[in-house]
Amino acid sequence: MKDIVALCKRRGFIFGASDIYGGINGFWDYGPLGVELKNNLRDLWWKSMVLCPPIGPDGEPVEIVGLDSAIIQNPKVWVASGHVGGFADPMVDCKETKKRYREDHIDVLVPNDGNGAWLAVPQSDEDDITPSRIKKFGKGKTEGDYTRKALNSIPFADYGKILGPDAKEIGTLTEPKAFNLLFETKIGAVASDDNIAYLRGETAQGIFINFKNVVDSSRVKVPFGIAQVGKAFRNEVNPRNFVFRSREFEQMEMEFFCHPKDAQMWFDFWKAERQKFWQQIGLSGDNILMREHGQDELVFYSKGTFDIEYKFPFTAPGFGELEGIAYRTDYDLTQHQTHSKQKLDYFDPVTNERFMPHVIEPAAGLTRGVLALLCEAYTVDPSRPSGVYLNFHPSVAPKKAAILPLTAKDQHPVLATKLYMELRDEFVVDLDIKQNIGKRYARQDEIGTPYCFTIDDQTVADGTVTVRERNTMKQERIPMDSVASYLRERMKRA
RNA sequence: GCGGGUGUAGCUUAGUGGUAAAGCAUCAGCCUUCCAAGCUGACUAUGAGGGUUCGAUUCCCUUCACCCGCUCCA
Repeated sequence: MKDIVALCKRRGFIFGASDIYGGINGFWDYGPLGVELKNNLRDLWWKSMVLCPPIGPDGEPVEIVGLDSAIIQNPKVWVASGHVGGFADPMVDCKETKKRYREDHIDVLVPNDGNGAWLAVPQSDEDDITPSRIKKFGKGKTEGDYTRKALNSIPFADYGKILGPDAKEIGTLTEPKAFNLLFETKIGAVASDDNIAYLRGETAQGIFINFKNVVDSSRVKVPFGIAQVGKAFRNEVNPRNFVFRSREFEQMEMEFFCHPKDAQMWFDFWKAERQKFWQQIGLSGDNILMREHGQDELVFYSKGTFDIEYKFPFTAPGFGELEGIAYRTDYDLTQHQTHSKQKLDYFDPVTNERFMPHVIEPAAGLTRGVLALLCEAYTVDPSRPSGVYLNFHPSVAPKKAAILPLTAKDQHPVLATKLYMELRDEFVVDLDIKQNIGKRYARQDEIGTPYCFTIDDQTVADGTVTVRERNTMKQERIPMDSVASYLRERMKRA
């Protein structure tokens, strides 16, 4: 992973933000090649969702429209969505063991006779810690001698009697601290608590609050989707693992609105479609999998969630989330209807039926996708001069090809420039004239350029160029005037 | 947020209480008919702030960033 981070910096994919000021934790800048890679992924997603959506189960193209909502909305949006309040889980620390617990995950066993330690134990005690704690610290008591209470129902004044879940001494738990993961800001030049607003924690809410606008203005009919790509912000307690968990990141989300009776069908449809998407741009084989959330993992309103996960170097042999596909029921629209007091249900003019649409949400991390593409592409190969190359699928590669005159004299640069001028309108291509050919191949390998076209004396004689393929380093000659169609054919998704 | 570790050039590493060294990369030039070759030259560093000291990259403190573990991840 260290090597990938170093390559990203050296070749201009991703830099630590505010580098020259010593950096800032949890933020990253995308360099010249990184922004191309990120834009390519974004554009492919947008095309697969909005411009050319898949064919649905009924054989008709699915209907999806785009949206670009504001990052800052009325703060009530985040109250309705549950991010303000529910998003702020109070935590308690143990001063002795340095462990941290969610307050609402801890129960306390209060002795009925008032004597001895109050035992704090995990609420869902899968490892059967409770009996052993009672045996060790209960001085002969049994579980029946205690009354189980939730930690958050106990006043802080009584914390001195509590023995932490992993502690040996009583009174080591700190007062619960709230963690609000939403970024706060103030609207207007004069700061006061009356004008607090939030940077969005997800792009999805911008879609839900515009559901009615879109229905009323764009002739869409349920089932249909609204898609959005954009920045989101979360005050992560601990940003880690390069861009995987950062405080400012980018999402690609689509909310698909359908009749409740069809929801399961669409859920299955999108699960399959989304997996296909990642496979087509180069994430394949054993590095990607689909994982269903367990009941304990599900948010209370979801009737099912699947994660598409990637085996990142820092999660291996485990996997890390790349995209979540969630059946969110009618929770979000209902919440916004309640809080905004606006009717958000849908009237179907064909069936004369009025209902609240259910939502299937494929929500992908764009910046996580970029990281997965980089990790997938990073290939060590001691047999080549660069020692490493990026095995990008041509459709996501920041540079599609390099035009290289074999030498910097005679007709080589002239013909190379001519070819470059022909291609640059359609493809992102590099023209590199300086230095020996091996160095230039090595450089293109490191940034993942799939093809190099080399002009030599034979080009002058018969108009053919050498194509050098990145992964195999094999070469073949093709006519110079067929280079554009050669590239065009290979840009298609697998 | 807690505990442990790390911080010298773009990268990899030397080194010292007294002028900070090298390889690779990058750039310029020469040379070169296919994989970082060769020759010449150029650029670039002690993360930041403070303290001790005649003098600190070296010792001390603070801070920032990164790495590992814990915690967290709607």
